[in-house]
Amino acid sequence: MESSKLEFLRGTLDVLILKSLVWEPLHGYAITGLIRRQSDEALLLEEGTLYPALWRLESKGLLASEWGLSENNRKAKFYRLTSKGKRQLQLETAAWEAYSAAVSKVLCAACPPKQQEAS
Amino acid sequence: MESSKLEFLRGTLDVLILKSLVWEPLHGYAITGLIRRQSDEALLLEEGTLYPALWRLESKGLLASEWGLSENNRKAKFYRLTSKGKRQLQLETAAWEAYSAAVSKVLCAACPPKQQEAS
DNA sequence: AGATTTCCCCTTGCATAACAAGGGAAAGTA
DNA sequence: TACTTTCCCTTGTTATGCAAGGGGAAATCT
Repeated sequence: MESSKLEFLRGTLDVLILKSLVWEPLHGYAITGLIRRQSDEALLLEEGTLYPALWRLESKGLLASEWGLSENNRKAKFYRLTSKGKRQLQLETAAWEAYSAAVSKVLCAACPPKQQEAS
Repeated sequence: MESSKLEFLRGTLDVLILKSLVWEPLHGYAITGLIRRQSDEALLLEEGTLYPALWRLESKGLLASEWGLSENNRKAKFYRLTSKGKRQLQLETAAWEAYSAAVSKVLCAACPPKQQEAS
């Protein structure tokens, strides 16, 4: 289980988790698997990262949890999006897109600065 | 000077700074202005964020600095990319693109999970 | 039966780093 | 004189991702 050393995760973890729950409630273990698969093995969440984040999101009222049984008949805690969480998902998705576009503008900037002030 | 409340900055600050120096040496104040302009006012670096980052990058050997005079004849510390910094810029740019693509895959995923294992 | 793996939950402590909020100084401008 | 702009920096706070642990129950393998 080699780690990917992606330090970018900060700031995007929450929106990834919220998105993973947009279809149906999932337990923590399933969330990591879904995100891993949907990202083509690029995003590998550590459990020490995931569970505190779930707790955090629940304490903010964005998630709600309930104990149940997994597909394998194991005891598991299922998380679902609250309506507040759905709203937050939309906000954060938009924020990510804006931020990502802004970074791309800077990283793809080709010409020298030539700071010309239109007056 | 309303702040933009973009919490995503974590992890991308370094590559943004490195990129801003790819054309010519700049002093700190000019770096914030360049990034702000190139991102269409989306990325507003706080000075308390910038200067520690510059120090950090210099201590890693990615930047080198030299005192000089700004366009306005003020004393200013100019930073330039070292060759190690140029290499790091390429690595981090590629890492950003990979990470950004991975996040987009997850956030844009449209279909329910339907985890079908090809065996 | 015993051993191993997989599935699932969680906690503690650490390090990093972005930010708020300060302080300072020199040059221009009104 | 007072104010703004340009430039530099530091300290303290807070958030959070991660490494590194621990635990337990069910399935599978030998």
